[in-house]
Amino acid sequence: MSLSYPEAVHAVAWLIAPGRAVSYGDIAELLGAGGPRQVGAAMAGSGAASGVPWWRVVRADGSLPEPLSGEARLRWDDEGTPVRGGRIRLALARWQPSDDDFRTLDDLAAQLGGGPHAAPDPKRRGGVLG
DNA sequence: CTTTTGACAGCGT
DNA sequence: CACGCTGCCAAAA
Repeated sequence: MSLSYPEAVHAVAWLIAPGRAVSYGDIAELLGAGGPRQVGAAMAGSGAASGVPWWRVVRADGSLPEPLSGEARLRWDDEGTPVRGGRIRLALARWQPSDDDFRTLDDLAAQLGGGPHAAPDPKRRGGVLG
């Protein structure tokens, strides 16, 4: 069973420790697939569902869109996340995956179209050997 | 197949 | 430090 991109992104969000945060781009990089936009799109899908800690996934500058910034501040304050001027100080709050977390991240990446059964890529845009 | 859109990122002003 | 513009990636129309 291959994991959908949004599911993988949500899974990563769950790994982030309270009081910490990562940028959209970071997740894309850790996941080794897609980009910031895809992560954002995935998060938008999760929304209030599943109780995904969306406030721990912010922009590269440590901020969030208007509609979310309000509630996000409450969460950050509650978790003691380093905040300044309404945005997280990623320099201090950047989540650092443990060795164990890396295993999970690796697994998630593997399940993204690279699993044992390797689902047929719908588009295969120039891989290592286009 | 081209155009538009989106919880983005980087860089110059 | 706040804005504005351009670049990227994938999905939807």
